Parts: sequence; C-alpha cells; structure tokens
Amino acid sequence: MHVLQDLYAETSRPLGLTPQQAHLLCVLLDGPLGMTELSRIMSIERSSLTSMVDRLERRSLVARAADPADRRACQIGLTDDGRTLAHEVHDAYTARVDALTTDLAPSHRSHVLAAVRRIVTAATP
Amino acid sequence: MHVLQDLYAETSRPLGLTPQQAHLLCVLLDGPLGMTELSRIMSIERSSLTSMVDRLERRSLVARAADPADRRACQIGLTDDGRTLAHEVHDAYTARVDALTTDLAPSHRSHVLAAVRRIVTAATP
DNA sequence: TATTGTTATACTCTATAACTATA
DNA sequence: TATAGTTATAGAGTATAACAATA
Repeated sequence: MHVLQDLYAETSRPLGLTPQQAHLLCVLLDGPLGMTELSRIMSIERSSLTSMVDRLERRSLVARAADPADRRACQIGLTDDGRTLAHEVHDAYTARVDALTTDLAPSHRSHVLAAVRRIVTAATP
Repeated sequence: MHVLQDLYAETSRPLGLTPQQAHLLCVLLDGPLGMTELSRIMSIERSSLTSMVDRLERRSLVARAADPADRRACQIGLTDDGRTLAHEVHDAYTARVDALTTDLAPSHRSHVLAAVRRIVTAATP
C-alpha cells in the first residue's frame, strides 16, 4: 500500500495536484456526481469535500452544476482542463504501476491481476 | 490502493490514531530510528515529522532519546504504551487484509504474495 | 421529518525556508 | 562546510456540529 501511495504522490505532485485532488478528478472521469455520492466514493465527509471542490473549482478543474431534478443538489463535473489533467494523472500512474510488474512472469501477472480484481470488486459496494 | 487505504483508516481510527500515526508506530516496531532515517522511510520531510513526533510524544506513545554517538541527533523509540498500540494496529490490519484474501484459492494466494514481495522489495531501496 | 449541501471550528498532515547546534 | 533536528509559516485534508434550503 505504501509503495503505491508513494508512487501516487510522486505522480500527482509534478502535475500540481495533491494525491486526494488527483483521486477526485479521476473518480469524476466516469461522469458527474453529487456531493453525497462523491463523498461516499472517496470515503470522506461531505463537509470535507466542500472545501476540496472549492479549491478545484477555483482552479477551473471542476464545476458545480445545478441538478435539474433536485434543487438542493448539485452535480460536480470535470471541466475540459480537469478532464485533460485527470487523464494525464491516470496515464502516468498506470504506466508506473505497469513498470512495477514488468519483471513478473506473464502467468504470475495475470494471477495477480485476477486476484486484485476480485478483491476490489468484493470490497467496493 | 484505495481499498487498502480505507481499511487502514478504519482500523486506525477506533484505536485513536490517524493512518499516518499508525504507520509511524508500526515502522518503529523494528527499533528506534533517528529523525532523518524515519522521514526517509515514511517519505515525508523532517520538518513534517517533527510535529508528528511532538504529538505522539505528548501522548506518551513515542519518546526521543539522545544519541550517544552524535549530540545533534536523537533516537525515536516506542514507549510501552506505543508498542502495545502498534501491535494492536498491526494485528488488526493484517487480520483485515487476510480476510480480503480468504476467498482466493491457496495457489493464487501464494502467487499474489510472492508477487507483492517482489514488488515491495524492488521498490524499497 | 429527512436529505443536500454549506459554514464554522479545530486538528492533523505536509512542504518550504530559515535557523541552531554539532560534526 | 555539511548534517541533524527544529521553528515559522502557509496551505491542504479531515471530522464534528450546527445550519439553510428543499424534498
């Protein structure tokens, strides 16, 4: 975990993002989300998310849009800049994780991948 | 990574520790370390470490001891309470990680373990 | 009444730069 | 001069509790 965490931090930093900001942007790659849903996915309180979104919105990486179906709610989405940056983070990170596993035999690698998929699926409600 | 991170946070919290504090205590289970060495292992700046150690020392979980060989340096070590807590964190965390992998076939599990060992060894200078 | 999101407040984590004491 | 650790400062992440607006 710490190996991956360090890798993630080292990848985010040169792009001007904290690891948490990078995470948030990458989560939004799948589409806009409300604050409650986003806080659940990121395992942080909604109040903590408010300030994170504020900072990213100030940098024009995300934007709050009104939810037409619920006037209390809003949808957080990536701006064009945010999407570009999110792709950069994602690509850079996966490239470095790939590099970590290049010296594994292909059969081992596929076993590991399958195991990780099962674990993540089981742990992601 | 995020699955493990969440698990780690959920494990530390009920024990009254932040994930970073839990990490620090667990690193010290291998023996006392100087500030520079500890900051290197934890991938944080020495100045960040100073305040972390301050807080843990205030709670009597770690203690600074003078380094007899270098009067500039100190050795950070666990107190008895700190050691007990570190073991609790470690045991609770490994138990939960174990639980994540119980539904893997034993052969898969050993492949994964071997792979993780190689990756960690390669990534830990 | 319950839920959505925000505000207010208090800590913790973290980095950068400047400093001190010692090597 | 170089290294070990600290201090000062600033910003970011986080939680809890209280709140406004809407459902």
